[in-house]
Amino acid sequence: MRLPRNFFSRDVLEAAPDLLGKILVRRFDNGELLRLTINEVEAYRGEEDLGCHASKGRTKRTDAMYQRGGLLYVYLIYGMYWLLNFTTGQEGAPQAVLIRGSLEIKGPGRIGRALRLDKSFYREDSITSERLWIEKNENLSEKPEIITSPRIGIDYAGEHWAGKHWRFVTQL
DNA sequence: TCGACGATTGCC
DNA sequence: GCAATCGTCGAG
Repeated sequence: MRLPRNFFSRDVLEAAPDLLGKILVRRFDNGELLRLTINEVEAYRGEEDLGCHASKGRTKRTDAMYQRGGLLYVYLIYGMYWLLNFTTGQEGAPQAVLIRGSLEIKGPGRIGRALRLDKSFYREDSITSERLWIEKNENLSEKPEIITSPRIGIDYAGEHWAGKHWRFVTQL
């Protein structure tokens, strides 16, 4: 069952850890399906969060994060990797969950490569998309045990924001 | 228009 | 340890 809008309408600090164990589904042009079990995510929350791209304000790049929950926010990093995020919360409040890893594929850059992401996915609605969405994991009965840590690669955000334990990982 | 830089990865 | 590689953004 595909995750509905209201799953993503919550605050990112609620939705992000809840994505652990869920199934990321990609349908390619040839109809082939790729299913990845999410096991690592990070939360980015508001313009005040100096680790969040929205701390630079609403721009062409960050506009997707200001949309309602459930949309895709993808962006090119280091000129070669497309990173995948899902927006959360309400319209006007910039939030997103970065998909950092799955059981099958480790690393946000490798996830994007496996899913063959590009800019055409920017702002796509995962609730209605024919090519990328998230499903509930029917094989998972209990909530998985979650480990938290500081987010990766945002030391520039300063001690206050880089130190927040907004990275969520599970072993499954 | 120009230059710096990044929520990364893989090879030296 | 560091190069690859390019869209975005702020400075000029």
